[in-house]
Order: sequence, then C-alpha cells, then structure tokens
Amino acid sequence: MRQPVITVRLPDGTDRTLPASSTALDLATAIGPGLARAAVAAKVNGRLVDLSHLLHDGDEVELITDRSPEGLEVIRHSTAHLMAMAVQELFPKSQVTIGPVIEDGFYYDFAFDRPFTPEDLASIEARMKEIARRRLDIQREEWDRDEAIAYFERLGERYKVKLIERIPAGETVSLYRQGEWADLCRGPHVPNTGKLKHFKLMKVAGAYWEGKADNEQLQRIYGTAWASKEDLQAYLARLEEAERRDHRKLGRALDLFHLQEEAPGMVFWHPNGWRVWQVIEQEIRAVMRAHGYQEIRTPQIVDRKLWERSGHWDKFRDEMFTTSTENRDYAIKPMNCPCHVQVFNQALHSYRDLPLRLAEFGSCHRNEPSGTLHGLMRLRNFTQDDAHIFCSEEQIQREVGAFIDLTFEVYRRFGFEDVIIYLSDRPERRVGTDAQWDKAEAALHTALRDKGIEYGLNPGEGAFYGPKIEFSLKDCLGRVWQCGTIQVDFSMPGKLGAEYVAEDGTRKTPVMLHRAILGSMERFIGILIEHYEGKFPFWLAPVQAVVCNITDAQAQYAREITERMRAAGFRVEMDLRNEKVGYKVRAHTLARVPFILVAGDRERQDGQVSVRDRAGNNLGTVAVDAWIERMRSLASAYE
RNA sequence: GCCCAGAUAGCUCAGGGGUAGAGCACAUCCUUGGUAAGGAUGAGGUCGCGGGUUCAAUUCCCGCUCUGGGCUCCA
Repeated sequence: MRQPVITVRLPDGTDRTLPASSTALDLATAIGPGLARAAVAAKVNGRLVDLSHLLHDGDEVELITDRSPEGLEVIRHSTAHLMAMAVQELFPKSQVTIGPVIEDGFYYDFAFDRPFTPEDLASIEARMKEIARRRLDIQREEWDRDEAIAYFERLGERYKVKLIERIPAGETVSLYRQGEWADLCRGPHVPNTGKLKHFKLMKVAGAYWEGKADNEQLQRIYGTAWASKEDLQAYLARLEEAERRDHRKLGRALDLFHLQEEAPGMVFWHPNGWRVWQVIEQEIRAVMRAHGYQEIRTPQIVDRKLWERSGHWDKFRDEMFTTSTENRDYAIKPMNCPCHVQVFNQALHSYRDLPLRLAEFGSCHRNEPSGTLHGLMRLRNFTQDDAHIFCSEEQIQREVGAFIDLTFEVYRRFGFEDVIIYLSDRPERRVGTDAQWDKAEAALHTALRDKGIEYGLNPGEGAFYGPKIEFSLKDCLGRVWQCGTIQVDFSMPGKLGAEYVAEDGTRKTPVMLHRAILGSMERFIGILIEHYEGKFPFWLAPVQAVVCNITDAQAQYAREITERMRAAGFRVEMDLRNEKVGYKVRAHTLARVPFILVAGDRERQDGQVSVRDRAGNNLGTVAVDAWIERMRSLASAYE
C-alpha cells in the first residue's frame, strides 16, 4: 500500500514531497543535516511557526535559520524564556510578566519581593547555561483560555492571569513548555534549549507594570543573545566603542565642558567647548538671516501672569523654576514662544508682514525630574535655536516645506545624513476645530511627501495645540534624540492676543509655527561629539591647529606664524613647552587637533611649516601662506 | 519622581575598622631633543555631605546630594 504524501513548495519555487504528518524539521532534515542544525523556526504560508509545526499539502514553507533576522528574534525570545525559567528555579517566589525581544537582545520583567542584585544576575546566567545544557525540548501546547487562567492561578502567577484575561473567552491560547516550566507565549521558539548558547545578561532595572508610573514597579533584566560567539563578541565590542565615543567622557578629555553637583542639569562650558558653540551659533545665525528670519532677544524671567495666560502655568507649573520679589511671582522661562508673541504684539501687523519669522537662541530652564538628566542630552538649562513663524493658515504648507529643506541642509552641513522623521497628529485632548486640524495635518503630510521624504506616523502624539513633525538623530548607543521640530499652533497666538489686519480690513489671528533645527544647542553638541568621536571637522574644531617648535630657537618664528594664522581668522594655538616634539605631537593628536604644525629650523629658514594631521599622515612642508589658503578652502567647504 | 549601582588626588582607577596608593596631569631642576610619552626630584586627599554603631569609621549601618543604567515624563 502506498504511503500518503504531501507536497510543499520552497522559496526558490521547487516542490518537495514528504510523508504525510511531516514537520518543518522533517523538511529541513530531508533537505540536509546542516540546515536541520541551523534551523530555528519556519515560515509556513507567511506565518512564523515552530519547527515542530505539521506541514500540509500545498504549504509554502521557508526554513528560518539563526542567520536571518527573524531567526535571531526567535533565539532572543527563547533566551528570554530561558532566563525566566532560570529566575523561577532560583527564586520560586518570583512571578513572570512579559519578556519581549528588543534591539540587540531581550528583557523580561519579574515581580519579586526584592530587587535582583548584580550577583543574582551572575547566578541567573549560570543557571541559564545549565538549563541550556539540559537540552530540554521546547513544546507548544494549545490551551483553553479559561483552563490557562486556572493553571496560572494555581501557580500564583497573577500577572500572567491578567494577561490571559484580556484574551476573549473561548479562545485558545498557546503555552510553551520546557521541562517543568511553561510560559504563555505566542511563539515560535527554538525546538530545544540546547540551541541557546551565545547570550549574556546585561543589567537590572526597574520598570512599571504596563509602563504606567502609578502601577507597581517590576524588576527588569536585560540580556543580549546572538547566533554565534563572534556576533556576541562583536556586539560587546560595539558597546565598548560606544563608551569611547560617549560625549561625557570626551567632554572631559577634550576639556569642552563640565557639570557639577551645585548646578545639576546645567553646563559649565570651558573655552574649547564654548568655541564649538560659538561656531555653531554663528553658522545658524547666518543661515537664519539668509532665510528671512529676524533675530531677537527676550527676558529670562517673566511674570507668572504671562504663563497663566499662555496656559503653561496650569500644565507645567511643577516643572518651572520660579522666583519672586516682595509682591510678584515670576517664572524662569521654560520656553520662548510667549515672549516672541509679545514682540509680535508690539506693532499692528498687516497680512503683508506675514510670514513674520522671529528667531532667538533662547536659554530655557525646565525643572526636569532628576532621573531624566543625561549629560548634555537632557538638561535643566538648555538653549534652543528657536524661532516662531507667524503666518496665515494658507502659508503653513509653504513655510513647512521651506523649513524641511532648511533642516536637511543644516544637518548635512554638520555631517548628518541619517535623520529619523515622525509626524504626530491630533491627540484626543486638543484645541482648534477639526477643519483646522485637517488643514494643518494635510499641510505637514503634503510638505513631507512633496520632498519625497520617508517618515513615520505617531498617531495622537501631537501637542494639544497642533500637529508636529519631529527630526531625530542617533547617539553612539543608537539612542534616538529629537533635535529639530516644527509644530503648528492654533492656540497660543489667540490666547496672547496676536492679531493682524487681513486684506479685507478685518482682524485675524495668525497661526504660529514653533520650529527649531538643532533643538537644544547642548544636545546637538553632545550628538556632534559622539558622531565625530571628538574629531570635529576642521571648520568646527575648537583648536584647528597647534604650532609646535622643536627647540627654543624657533619660539619667535612659531609666535609669528601663529599670529598670522589667527589674524586670518583661524583658531590656532602654539606649544612652546620644553618637551620633545614627539611628546607634543602625541599630546595634540590625543586632543584631536586637526593639524599639528611643526616649526623647526628648516621650516623657519624657508618660511614654511611641516603639517601633520590627527590621523598621523604627514602632509609635507608648505609655505605658511599656502597653508593659510588651504585652511580657508577647508573651512569654506565645511570639512 | 521610581528601581538598581556608584562617589577615594585635577583625570583614570586600586585599596580597606587603626586618619591612604598607582599611572597620567601639575611644579622645580637637568636636558634643546625632527613627528604618538627623555630623566630626576617634588607638591597634591576632611576618601561626596550629615548622622549612627565602635576605644577607633574613608571602610559597617541609616538619611541626603550628585552621577551612571533603566522606567515614567519631556510644553
């Protein structure tokens, strides 16, 4: 009698015939033992499933190996389960909650009567290795939803019960079992704990149940997992590299700035850091002027009444620094817009004045929660490259389009090509009419689409006063920081009495666009430091060149040529110390000075300098005038 | 703000119930040396702040501040 068979189709279009009741793993084995070893899951008719999944006639099957991104996710997910099992073996009182895959790894949140310590982490990791060696089969089980609830209730797993209760009654849920331990999970998982080899637990942290701050706090353990030892090592090396780029370390090493206890979240800029700031500020100032902005300056401390009128007092009182005299209360400004409206209001404007663009390097103070402060990236005192565009509704789209172009131009100039863009649209609580929101959102969408820009959508994440576009850059650890933004505001101009006279002689309220390109000057400098690993391009470098003499005999010559380069507008220092030239070269190379100019007797005789760059290349000996020309061309090319 | 960890010389870090150590940096002297560290000598610390335990605390305990990693938040 003939055995029943099924035929499945592989991704390359070929068909394969297998005995009925074959699993995905059987298919892998049939194709080759290497594939069977490497396979961690399968994709059947587009759906990710376990290797134990039964195949049917006509299925389209793709085997997922540990080399594919999906396979890696399966490994990480299974490693999260492995960790949870290890934790519960070691700490039977702990309760499991959720354990998702994240970029580069996974985490699992536990409820436990005490926090996990770093020592716990080591023993958990050791137990994970041990369970992996047990080579437990990981099996999928289908449970009735109510029976699953009963099961986890018996185990005292309150959080799992809550999770399953959200699944409609009567539905089937899946559990994955490895040995005695099982967890509610959609899957798929690797077939056996023995497949999990290259992982490391990274850190413990608190995290709120369901991500809500008033819920109980859980213990989160972060881990990383990879398909191979090499990948794991490469990842750990990447973290070390990130540490080398950390703007806080480089800020100290390059003497750019410091922070200290007496002024938490506020920066002390050192001469080198402030030079970088000044270059950036002058650059932005020039760009603003060229694009029709007028720079202004407004007060730091403003009567509370203005913040009440703008609505900020109501919403952000706790985050505002305040001060008072005998009979008046003030707030140190947390933002510039109300002040800019005051400037706008000092004249009766015609529609002919619009769009009116007012810019300010506005220093703002916000009393951010202590736990959120982070180097230059998140501060209590920061300076925005802020501007407000007062315009009519009809002008929104053009202004947004022009701003997008400007933003990309500026980012490119600073060396950033990788920009992450999100559009946030109307939240539930909002001001303005639906018609206004329709128009404003459409203006933002259209402006982005016209430029052919890819962007994501954050539904409902807009400000209460209008939709916005946000432009973000990444730091050395891949953390994303918002820099640029443009926000449509229907609310504040009206609240603060801004008006213009329209063509027909009636008074109208302008729309206000809040916008910033760099966002916070401090944050942007932090990202720049990490992006360049402190090796600022020539035009941005705090010290662009250092002149080093070889012996005292060239000290006077070194002074002369330094002065000439300074007179030409360059930031040049000299090092006349009684040290060998090798010592000086090393010092300034480590300080990331773009060019080291050695002036010895040979150079002095011919009016030259010997040029070496910070990468160690010898650029030869050139006449001082020629060198100044070379610096000019580098600076004007933003190199 | 919440959870965990940390705070020792200017910087990076070691140490440990009996008032402290390295490297670099700094100062002085010798050396005038051609592209990543020349040599010698020296100075430098209320061991974050406050309280407790102890004959004795920088070390152990508690509180606070700040920093770091997360969580929440971010006009």
